[in-house]
Amino acid sequence: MQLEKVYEPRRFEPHWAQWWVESGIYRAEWQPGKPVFSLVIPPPNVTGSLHMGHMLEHTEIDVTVRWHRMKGDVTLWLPGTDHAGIATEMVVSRQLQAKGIQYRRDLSREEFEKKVWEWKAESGGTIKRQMIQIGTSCDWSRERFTYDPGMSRAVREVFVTLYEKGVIYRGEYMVNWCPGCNTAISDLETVHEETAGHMWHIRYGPLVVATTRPETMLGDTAVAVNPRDERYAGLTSVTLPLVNREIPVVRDEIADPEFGSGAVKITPAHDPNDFEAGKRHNLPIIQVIGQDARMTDAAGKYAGLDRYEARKRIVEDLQALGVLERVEDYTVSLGKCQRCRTVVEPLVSKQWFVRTKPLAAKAIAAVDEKRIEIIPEVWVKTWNEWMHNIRDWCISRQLWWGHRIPVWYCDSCGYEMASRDDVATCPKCSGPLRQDPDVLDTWFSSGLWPFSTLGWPDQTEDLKHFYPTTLLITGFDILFFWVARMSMLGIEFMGEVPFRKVYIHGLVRDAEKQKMSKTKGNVIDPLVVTEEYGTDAVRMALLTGAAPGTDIVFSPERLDTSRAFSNKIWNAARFLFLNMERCSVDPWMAEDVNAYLPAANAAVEDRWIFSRLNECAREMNRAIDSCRYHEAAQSVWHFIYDDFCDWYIELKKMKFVEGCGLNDDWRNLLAVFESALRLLHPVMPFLTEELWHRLGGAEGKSISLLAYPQFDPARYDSEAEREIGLLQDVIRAARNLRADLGLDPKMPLEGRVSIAVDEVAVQRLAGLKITVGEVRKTGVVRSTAAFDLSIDVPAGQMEVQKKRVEKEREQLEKNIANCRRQLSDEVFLGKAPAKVIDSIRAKLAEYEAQLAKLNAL
RNA sequence: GGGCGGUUAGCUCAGCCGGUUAGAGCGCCUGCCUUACAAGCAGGAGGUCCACGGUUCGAUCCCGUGACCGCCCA
Repeated sequence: MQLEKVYEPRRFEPHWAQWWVESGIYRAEWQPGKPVFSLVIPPPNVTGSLHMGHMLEHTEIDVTVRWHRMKGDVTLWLPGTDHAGIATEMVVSRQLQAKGIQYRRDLSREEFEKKVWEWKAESGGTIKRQMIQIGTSCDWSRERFTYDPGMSRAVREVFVTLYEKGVIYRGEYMVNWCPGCNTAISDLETVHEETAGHMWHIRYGPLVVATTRPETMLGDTAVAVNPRDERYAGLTSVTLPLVNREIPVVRDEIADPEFGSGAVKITPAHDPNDFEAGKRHNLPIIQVIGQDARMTDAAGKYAGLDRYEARKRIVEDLQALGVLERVEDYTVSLGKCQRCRTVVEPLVSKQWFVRTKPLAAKAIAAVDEKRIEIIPEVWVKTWNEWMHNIRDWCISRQLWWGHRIPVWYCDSCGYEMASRDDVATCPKCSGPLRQDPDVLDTWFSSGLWPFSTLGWPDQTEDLKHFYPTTLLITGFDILFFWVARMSMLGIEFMGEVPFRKVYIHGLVRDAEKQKMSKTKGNVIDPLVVTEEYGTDAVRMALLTGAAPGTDIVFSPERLDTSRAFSNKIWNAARFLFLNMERCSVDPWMAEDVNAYLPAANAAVEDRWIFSRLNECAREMNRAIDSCRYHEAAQSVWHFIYDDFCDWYIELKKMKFVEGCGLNDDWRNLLAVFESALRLLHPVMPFLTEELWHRLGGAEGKSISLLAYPQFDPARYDSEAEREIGLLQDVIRAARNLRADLGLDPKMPLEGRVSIAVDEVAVQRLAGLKITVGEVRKTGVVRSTAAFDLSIDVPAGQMEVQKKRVEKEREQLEKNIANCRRQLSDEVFLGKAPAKVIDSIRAKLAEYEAQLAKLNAL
């Protein structure tokens, strides 16, 4: 029954991690009449391994999930991963490239897909191992992958249904084209970066236009001026330099008369605004830059040049022509591909889109009406801002890894059909059909995650019991990518929101508050830190900083502190076990520890610690329920460290009687310790499971399946709280006096106290032999409203006492003056609530009593 | 350009509905190896709650303006 001297989590964490999975105890089994808590994991991308952000997310989820399970809810945490189309395709293509393989040139689509599946097995395995190591209590029997057959069925069902409803359409529109990834990407996948560039002013005959992208002039099909701009009245056309093409001058609001010359060039093929203007004026579209970011044949003598090379040449040629009026430095906002950072080229291209406005309206309403609650609430504004301005969602990607678009074309008769099943021959002409080569945006499938994972489109039991999910915990970076899409698609297909609550967590930053990123080299690997400090300590370190709405600064100091806390608990347990041996106490557990209470005549510290335990239970339940994880961490920390270790055990120490056997004192102690472990379990699952078993928890059982301590107002023991509170104050006052006087800690002291206190406790914890009675004015005296304490000290120490008393007097006088000022203020008395006035009166009386005592010395 | 958030102890942050002497952890200072724990124990110092104005009997908290920092969108 001995515990090793040093807390070494490596000795037991792997064991429990493995057992939790193998025992299958976290499989959700629905039972009628029981409350349900269900949550789906934000599926990590199979692009590698988990980082600290995942660990924070998983820790917050796990705390909540373990708490719900212990509360007795039917609890489902559904795990899984995301095929992450473009991201994974990039990872694998880079690996192939390193071996000299250009996948689109050297491999068939099938061969490439096989390679990606191999990679998926590896990355998915790593992710699962990591999750197991950090103690996530999910239901592995329900693990899913966004590209597994069930998901693919759901994807087809959704696509075809929306296609049939006309919500999904195909058309030639301007999209963000990434020449690096060779695919169209959505607006959300492009990031804008301020970059130093130039503004070139070019003369087009009688007017001057300005542009940051002179190479696009080859595709100009008009110049626009503002309809109200009188400078250009009557001008109907100009000649495009270099190309010598006659282009019209159109009147359009796109031209701002205040900006530059008031005239703008219109290139419908290469700018989203120009594209719209082009449609308004029926302008032709001349594409001069291709998907490979090289100039097309339409660019004449510049054909084949890279777009930047072409820019250089065109500027030179314009200069030679004498039509380059001037060049100025200009900051341009460049759209870049989120994945590969290549500058995106706006191109007109035939793609698939989802009409989002009607879907978004329902999602907006769901949040408005609090059918989806977003926490912290500040994110609601951001949500509304984006949702109200939502644009159609480009869902086709020119990739190989992902759900292939379920649309077939007949080249013989031109028939097009969307189908849930693969089709080979045209139903119209029996000619051969060809499937659309493109795949769907990865978010299209993850957007179905809360219901597709539960078996939809089949009406499964799981779907019935676990949808809508109770809570979603995720990061703000995917609020639109994912949360918004899930909301829209969930409402559309299930007729019900996908989750009742969304908690948005912060970002994990390094000790210098920097974002963790691979390029900065400041990433912390969860596996490495959990190995070093123990998973429990890392979890605790993350949670203590996890205040809603703030980022988490993750520093080594924080880890040290958390590990010290783990060690503290470990040693408290070790101490109990040592004394159990000394006292011949066998392991014992209360039948129903949550109902256990010390007897009415039990030692006051027993009644007190159960009262504190009850308060801590109140805090824990409230904090976890409201996603205030930092408060939960702090509250259980304080209970265990301060109340339990520093006071309760210290008070109990002196009462262990050798060979006493299991008596009520021991029962109280063991019961409160077990309850403390239960309170802590969601936060530090490994340590608590280990200690619970050492305490006598049966093999094959788990603390994680036991009932969580609940708050009961009747358990507040005001008498015990008052009594121990006084004892603590007396002990602190004595320690304080001793330190003030600079006395040797071992020097025996005698003193008097005006109220009845536990003399043994004062002796043991303050080294003071105390007698109840009148204080001795010859000693040093400390007075509070509740008691007076005097300590006999050798002569010559009174100077310190005088100084201290003076300081105290000053403070009291200040407080008294302050109270009096308020109480003599008529307006204050007239307007402040009685409660506040009463409390000030009470305070004043207290201060005055204390001052009187001080003055009587 | 539009929007959002932040500014509280040396550091990282709490502080709910406006009302005690504004809190915690780390760090710092002093003293202790007190038979669980030096990854520990006891005690202590440290604050113009960014600035200015307003509302209020009363403002760290609400409102306005400004400064600085960060983020999102175009």
